[in-house]
Amino acid sequence: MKNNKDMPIEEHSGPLMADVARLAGVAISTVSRALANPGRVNEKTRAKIDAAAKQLGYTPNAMARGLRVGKSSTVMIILPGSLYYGVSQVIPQVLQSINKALLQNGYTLMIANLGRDAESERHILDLAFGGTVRGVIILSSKLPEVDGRSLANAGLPIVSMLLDMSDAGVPSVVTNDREAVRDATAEMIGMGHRRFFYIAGPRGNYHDVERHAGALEALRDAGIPQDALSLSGGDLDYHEGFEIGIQAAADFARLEERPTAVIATSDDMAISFVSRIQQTGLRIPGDLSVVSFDGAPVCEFCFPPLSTIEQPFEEMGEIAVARLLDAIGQEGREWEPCVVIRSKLILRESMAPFKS
Amino acid sequence: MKNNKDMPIEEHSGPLMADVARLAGVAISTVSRALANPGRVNEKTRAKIDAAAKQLGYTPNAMARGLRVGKSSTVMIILPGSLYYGVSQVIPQVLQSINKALLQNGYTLMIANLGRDAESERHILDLAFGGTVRGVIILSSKLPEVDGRSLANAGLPIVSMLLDMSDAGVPSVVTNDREAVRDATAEMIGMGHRRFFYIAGPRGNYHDVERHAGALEALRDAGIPQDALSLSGGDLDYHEGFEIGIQAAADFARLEERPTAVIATSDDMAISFVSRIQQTGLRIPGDLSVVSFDGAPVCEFCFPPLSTIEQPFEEMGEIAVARLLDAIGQEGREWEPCVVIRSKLILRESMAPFKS
DNA sequence: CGATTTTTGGCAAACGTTTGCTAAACGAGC
DNA sequence: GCTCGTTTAGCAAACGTTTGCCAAAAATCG
Repeated sequence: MKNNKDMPIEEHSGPLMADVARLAGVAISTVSRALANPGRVNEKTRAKIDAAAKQLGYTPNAMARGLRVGKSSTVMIILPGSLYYGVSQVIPQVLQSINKALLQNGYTLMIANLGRDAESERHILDLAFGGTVRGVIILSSKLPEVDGRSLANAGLPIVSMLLDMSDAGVPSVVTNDREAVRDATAEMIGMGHRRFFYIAGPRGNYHDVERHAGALEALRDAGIPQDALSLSGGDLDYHEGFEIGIQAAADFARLEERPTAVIATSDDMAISFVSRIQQTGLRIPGDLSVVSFDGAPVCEFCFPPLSTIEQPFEEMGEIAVARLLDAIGQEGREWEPCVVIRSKLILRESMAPFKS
Repeated sequence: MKNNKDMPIEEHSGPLMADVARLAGVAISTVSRALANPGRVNEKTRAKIDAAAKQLGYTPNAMARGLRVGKSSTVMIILPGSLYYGVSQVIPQVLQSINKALLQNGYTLMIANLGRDAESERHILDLAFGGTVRGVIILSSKLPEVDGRSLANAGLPIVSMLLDMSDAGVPSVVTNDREAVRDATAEMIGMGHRRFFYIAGPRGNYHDVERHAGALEALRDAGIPQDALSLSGGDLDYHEGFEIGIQAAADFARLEERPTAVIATSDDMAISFVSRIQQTGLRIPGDLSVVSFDGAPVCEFCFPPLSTIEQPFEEMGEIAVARLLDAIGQEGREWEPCVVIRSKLILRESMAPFKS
């Protein structure tokens, strides 16, 4: 005795729409309409159907639906290689706000991690071209692209977050990295500081380029020569921020003319830098003022409390989602290519007026 | 002139398996077999088919496949309400290791956030019962359950991480919260400390229960009365760790007989506690030793460097995935109900011998 | 009560795969 | 040339929905 021709597996498959129809005593098409289109069916039968569905614990099969309508309702977020930062909760905060906004609109969030390997790129492209996802939020500067297929041609709406990719035609939601650092530097200048030390992220990285430019702009605006800004770092990635700060402290010690103000491109760098610098006997803010980027809450509890530029992760996430859903819904709403949400300098004791 | 009866939408839908078959000059069923079953088709035609697929940029439609075979290849991770912790990178580290392990096995990670609202529960159950996901990793103490449907009955393999839910029949992967705190406390006792201050997480929370019990065990083992352990906290959630630490510092100041050793249930609490305590003039570790839980890297750069119990997030994630995939694959491999991976105490300056 | 509108039922096709089956094509060995 | 074994073609059903269509039923109204 053998199974019927086509026998999938004897899995627990749950009640079907047909079962609901039978129980409610209506046609299967009516059930479908009742569950999807609110209006197309009489209120009374709709209630009957709802009751039947609830009684059976019916849940529509997402794949069957997705296949038929040709759309999924999951959004993919592409995270850069390393999710790990020392102290600032970039990823959790971003995920939290994005997920919340998506949930409210009936979407689900899928995670993809874009490493340097072709395998992870292929995986992402399979998701994009295979109809699994409906839209993409990307936190990486590189669009996945491998043998012919490119995320750009998947026919999916894409929104870039944290990095401005509007030049590449990708709508973006970012913060004002450059201005924020420029203003913070100007603040330092206003406090009398004239020699600066810049602790850099990976060379060529968008954030580092912008923030460095911001610092230089502030000097220029104040008529201070550009070489008043010493540089450290550039070789390590942000997730190695603590190490960058340590190296920066060593670099700093070797300088002849000591700067009096430090601008770090992440809180991690500032924290380890401060720790090492204090061990050499220098005092903050007495000898050296420090400001950094990201706005990690822990900065408040450092010794001394650290000034930092707080990124509006929550708001950026919400706007990125709104923008993506607009694009999915084909709403004609007009967006500027790159939406900028301002960061906010939080002044704490680590920044103080220069005393000669 | 009107569309054909059933006209979905004119979307960019990409090449189909039929297109590949045509280009390769073979039957569609052969293409399907060539792409799935490695062996069932002649090597030469397989190469021809691969070439055709590559040339067209063909990607199989995941939903059609999933519908037909009745299985998806995405795994859902259920995160507790708040993903945000002050300083320890719990979520990113867990996500990173889980995602990596899943990717290597061809699975994709989907995120679900379990809030207190019924809506988020419903959403999760829809994913589980709707065939979208193939397995679940849960970091929350509560299994989603709403009007009749419960995640426990979805017929899906579930693995709990961080919390031991093996009593509820959910296979678990955890660290040894209790022992780790017991050992750290014993270490304090060995250093001569006799009065302790425990900064607690939310009352009744698994981690808090375990860790508190661990501290008490150490006292008992050393013959120290249980009331040598003063308590603070219990009202706020872990994501408000900084606030807990602040309140604890205030509580501490009110004690008559000052403890000399502090055990905090998260690094956040320890950091803000230390910050506030130092403002009152007390010195660490001179007057007070401190140890906390989680192993945030930033602890190394605090003043003084903080002792902390480092959780093996990476390893827990890998094992949780291995275990889940075993369950999915129906592998008969035997697991103990609850796998325990040991945490590691990292001794730093914040812990020092008691000096009267 | 008859005419008109609203709501359902029933049917069937479609979404893009997978898979079992039979028969045909092909190559090799006798 | 014949047989045998391997490989492929071709067909068709199935996965569980959605949706257009038309006719039937029910409700509404004058």
